[in-house]
Amino acid sequence: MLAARILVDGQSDLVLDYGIPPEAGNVRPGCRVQIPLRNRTATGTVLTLSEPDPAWQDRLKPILKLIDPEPLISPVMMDLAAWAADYYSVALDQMIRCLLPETVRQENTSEKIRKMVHLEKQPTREELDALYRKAPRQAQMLDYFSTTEQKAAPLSEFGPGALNIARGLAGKGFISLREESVHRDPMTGEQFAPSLSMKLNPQQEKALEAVTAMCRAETKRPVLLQGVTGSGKTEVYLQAVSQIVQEGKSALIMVPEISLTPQTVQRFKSRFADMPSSVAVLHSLLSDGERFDEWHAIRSGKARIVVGPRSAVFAPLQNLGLIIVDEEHDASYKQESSPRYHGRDLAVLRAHLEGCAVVLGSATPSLESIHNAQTGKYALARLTERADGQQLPLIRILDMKTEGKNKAGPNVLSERLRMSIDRRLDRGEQVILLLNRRGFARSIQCPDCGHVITCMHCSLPLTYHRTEDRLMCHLCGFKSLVPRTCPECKSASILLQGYGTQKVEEILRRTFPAARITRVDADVARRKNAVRDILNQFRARKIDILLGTQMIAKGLDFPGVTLVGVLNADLGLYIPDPRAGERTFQLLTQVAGRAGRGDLSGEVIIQTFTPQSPSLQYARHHDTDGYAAQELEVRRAFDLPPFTHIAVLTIRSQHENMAEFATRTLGARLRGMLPPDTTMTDPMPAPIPRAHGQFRYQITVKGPSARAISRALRKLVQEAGLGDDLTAVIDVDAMSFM
DNA sequence: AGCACGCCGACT
DNA sequence: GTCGGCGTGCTC
Repeated sequence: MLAARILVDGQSDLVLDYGIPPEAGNVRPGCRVQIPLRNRTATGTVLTLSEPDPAWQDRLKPILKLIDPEPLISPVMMDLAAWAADYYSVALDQMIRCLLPETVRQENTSEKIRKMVHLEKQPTREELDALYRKAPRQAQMLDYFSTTEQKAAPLSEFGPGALNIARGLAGKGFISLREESVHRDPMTGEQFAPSLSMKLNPQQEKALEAVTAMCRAETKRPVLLQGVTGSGKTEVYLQAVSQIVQEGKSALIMVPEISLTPQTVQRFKSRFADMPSSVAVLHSLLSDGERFDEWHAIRSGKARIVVGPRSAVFAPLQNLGLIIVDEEHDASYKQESSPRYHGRDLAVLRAHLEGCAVVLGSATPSLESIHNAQTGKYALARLTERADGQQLPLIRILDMKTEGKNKAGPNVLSERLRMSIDRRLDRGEQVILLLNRRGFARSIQCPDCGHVITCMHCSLPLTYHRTEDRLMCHLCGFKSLVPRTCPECKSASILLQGYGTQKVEEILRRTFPAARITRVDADVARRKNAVRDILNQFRARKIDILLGTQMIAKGLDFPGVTLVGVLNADLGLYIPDPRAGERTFQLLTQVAGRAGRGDLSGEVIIQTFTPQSPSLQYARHHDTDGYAAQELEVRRAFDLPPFTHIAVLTIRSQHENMAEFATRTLGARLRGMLPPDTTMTDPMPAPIPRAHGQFRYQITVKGPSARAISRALRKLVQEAGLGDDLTAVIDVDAMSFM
């Protein structure tokens, strides 16, 4: 006798087994059911049908009633959830919570009903005049329809007391009062000017054909669409989606960040202006009502194009024909809290399960995707020309070891960059200054020769740990003393380096007192809409210099910007993360794409202590293939992704000794549990050893099978049965090592 | 002894 | 989340 494992609705995290009586009907995973809970009834979602726990099997209460005869979650999506739960080591119910938002499951949010006034009979001039004498307010309401030429309007338009007026008119047969559900549209009030398909250049044509062919192919492969910035990838997406929609299928478009959804929605709504309600948005900042309406519009098939960030991969689209993952290399696709899934990877899996095509688009694809294209797992389509025929901007690299040697204080702004900024400001052009500041982990760099102390086994920069006064490698556990002098040039001034945006802002204000300078960083971003407002001001040319972190580099174009300065390319380069170089290359290439759009030619200036770094040199030559080739060599040599998978186990506790002890104990047991070819570090403090009042220790595991590592870690944590004061976090395919 | 209140753990 | 059990402490 099978039992149904059910996720009970509500703020609790209950998962309980129930019996399935024959009268309940076809109870399947993904169905919602009514169940008894204690002395009440509750609702829940069926996770699985399985053998019940023997301790409970004689005491199971029966399901009372099946709520939806058709599962609210399709079998394919249940499979996706089960796969993700196993791969990322999270409970299935956590994944289900992602698929079925709370508001949709609980249904205490529901359709919003609005009273509408519909015009039934156009009054004649005489009727209207008569009415104006007898019942002027009724006449006014009726007149509204002749002046606006509308057939219907919400009752609320007519102000207080309108209900009785409308009832009067309804009695005379001029109008009818109806209750209609209104769609709470996250984009209400926005205007969408229709846009027409643009003529594709031969490269775009070929890319579109590759996508269309894959949509029809019997056995499908993901298509990697590698197109330089400004090559018109979006137009290819729009036309591919258009074809899919014409065939009666639906499409999902994923973007890296919520902040990028409005502009993408805008483009799709404009292209599909004849059916604007077919485009829906799904993301975590929607109100409950908006989420409810968008979700049901998508599931019912009213909306067949969905735009959203990583969580949109769970959109309940039916008959899916195409998934597009834009800027597929972007690290934002990896969720940094539980469940720690990768939106792009789940998109590829969903496409496989749905039997539909998937396009991964980027100017600077991830090395994972490039590797997959090289091995034939993915098909490759390329766009090498800019659609506007513009030249790529000139990139200059300044060696900070020699620039501004004889300047006092921290060397933030070189003389040459200062002069360039001055020139641009004189001409009334705009400047973006980028402070490449990722994390707080401290690596050690020599200010005289630029040498960075790296691990001899992994090539990663070593991280300084103050508590032990040692340098450590977070990938293999190697430890070393902090050198007094630079091993390369023997300089004694080797030190920790780093400065923040506020410091830079202060220096800029002193250097350019007449310029309008605005800073955008994590502090500013916490205020709602602050970033959007600042970017709008910048676009309107009310700001001369925009200073910020990577967040201003993404997907935005400002025609007035002719100079982009990167103040400290090294800070993003020498962090203990195997993808640091890749990210820096991607960032610089994206940034270069920002400079000099429109009719002004652009310039990029990069300040660095290590001008010879491949990430900088290949970016300077706009050579993505060259960079990928050399970086893949390094990854292969040091056994790093994409040739291996990395998972991180982090243990947190209020008490440092508990965290350390637990991690040591777990580490000792883990050694015997790992599959062959899999290696692990000794327990060590996390790069940020203390956060939110908790001490953090971690173990990094590396091996050929992510799933095998994940299962071993999960078993380890489950068997250990950690107490209340210890938290274990498993991060499979970790993208951040903080 | 009898009753109010509040915390804590179970809910299949 | 929500309910009820049980312990504490106060009053009759």
